[in-house]
Amino acid sequence: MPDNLRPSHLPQVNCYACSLSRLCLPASLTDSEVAELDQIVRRNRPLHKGEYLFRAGEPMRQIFVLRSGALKTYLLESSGDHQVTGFVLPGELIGLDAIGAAEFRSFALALETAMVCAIDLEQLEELSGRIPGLRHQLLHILSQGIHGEHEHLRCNRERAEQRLAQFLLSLSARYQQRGLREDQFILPMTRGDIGNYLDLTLETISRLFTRFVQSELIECQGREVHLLNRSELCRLSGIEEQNISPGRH
Amino acid sequence: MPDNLRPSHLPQVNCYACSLSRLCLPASLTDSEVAELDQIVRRNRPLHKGEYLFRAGEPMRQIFVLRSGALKTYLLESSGDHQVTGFVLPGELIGLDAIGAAEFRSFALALETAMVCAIDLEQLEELSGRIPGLRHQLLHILSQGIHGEHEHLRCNRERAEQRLAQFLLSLSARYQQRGLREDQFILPMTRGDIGNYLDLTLETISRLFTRFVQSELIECQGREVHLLNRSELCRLSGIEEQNISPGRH
DNA sequence: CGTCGTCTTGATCCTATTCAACGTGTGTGG
DNA sequence: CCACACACGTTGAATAGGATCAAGACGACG
Repeated sequence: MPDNLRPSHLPQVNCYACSLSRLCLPASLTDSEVAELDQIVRRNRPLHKGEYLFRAGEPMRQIFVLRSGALKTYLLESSGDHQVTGFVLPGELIGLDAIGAAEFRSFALALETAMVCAIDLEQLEELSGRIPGLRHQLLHILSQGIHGEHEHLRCNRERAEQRLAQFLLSLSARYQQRGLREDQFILPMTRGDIGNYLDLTLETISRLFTRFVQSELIECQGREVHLLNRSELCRLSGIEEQNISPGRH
Repeated sequence: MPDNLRPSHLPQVNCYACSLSRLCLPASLTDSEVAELDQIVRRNRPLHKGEYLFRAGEPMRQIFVLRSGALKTYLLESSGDHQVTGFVLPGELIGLDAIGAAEFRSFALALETAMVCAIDLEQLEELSGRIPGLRHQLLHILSQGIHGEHEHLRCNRERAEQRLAQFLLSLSARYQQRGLREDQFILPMTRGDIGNYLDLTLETISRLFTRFVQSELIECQGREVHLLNRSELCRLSGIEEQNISPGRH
């Protein structure tokens, strides 16, 4: 993207100043290493709701990190229907499933206005050769990615009620990790998205929300959710009390 | 493991001579680089059916590659039941979901006698700093791992019939990749394992096998399977004809 | 104000599960 | 060598959980 498409009024933050760095690639780097990493990070114009960060089939030369907003990632089946593979929150890497492939394998779509950092993969590989901490963090994040998919797989084997409970608790944990309220948040995705992600229909999700409200587990109007009874929600989710992992939901 | 537990009659093959190297870490390395890698690879005694390569919770210092035989990997739920996350065939890495974690997160159990290579993770990280091709291959394999889990997730959303068809075709492709017959093989896992992996009950798997035999899609006695009508199996699987990816089943 | 995407709610249906009983095959010990 | 146990597999009948089909309400936005 030419510079003239990069509005100058946007804060040109750097990795050092970024509050998300502990979740991201710089996690364990020294200041001078962060500065080196910062050199290969590009900060693009904001992505608006409904815009694609990338589409399956496009050549893959960069990986991305979400700085603000929210995305969903999904696969497109030959049959034509979507499979939502995840929702991306700030600090999370995007496009990890395409490293080493020539093309993106999935779609990444903005659910709300989103700021994204882009990192040239070739440069990142080179730099990670010189910075052991970066190399380690990259491997760690990829490994976490696999683990997260295992969690997703596990979740989708549970009963519908447990799936949604786990989903809400996991989202809550992720918001908390980012310094946001864990008992009250606004879902960036539709019921349909949640259903697709949890392998349930949107009708089922809707009915579950209704039931959760009736049981006074949550309060909710539209996309705004308040968690009222976290411990009961934990019990319902089937996970041993506390320590719901933020996962990769 | 002390040397006296390593039977001297075992062929001490090396990475250079290994027929699986194209699937494994040495894929794109020069001869001298392979030699360097070979220095940090340990070849342990064979693992017998029912033995664990590792268990969740054990300290994680090495990753493993299967040289022969077959393993299953699974998670243990707090509820006590298993979740089979995959079946490992020769040339595939094991323990990728635990990189950067202190402990293994899953269990790896031999389904039949298995030979395994072990690679110290710290040394591998160090070496991958010096060898760009190794670094790239490691990232690629991890990324493929994520992609494979996406495939698994996708598969488990299909109808029971389609899941099993995809499973069989995927296994077939993986055997072929390894120079084995793709139309005829012996399943290393039980009906229960398949069912668990595909999120179906063993009864359902059994019924499906019966149906597939009656439709003359396959021939099968116990664990021995012949694929009789591959194109119809493809059609049933819902995947556009041909090009069933070996996946990570 | 009307439209479109989103969400809710109800009635019915279907697929895979559950429960149960019975085969089969293999390895072990008497 | 046979009897037994045990893991694995098959088959049937009843059940349930979520999908599907259908209709209508809500809310944001042009």
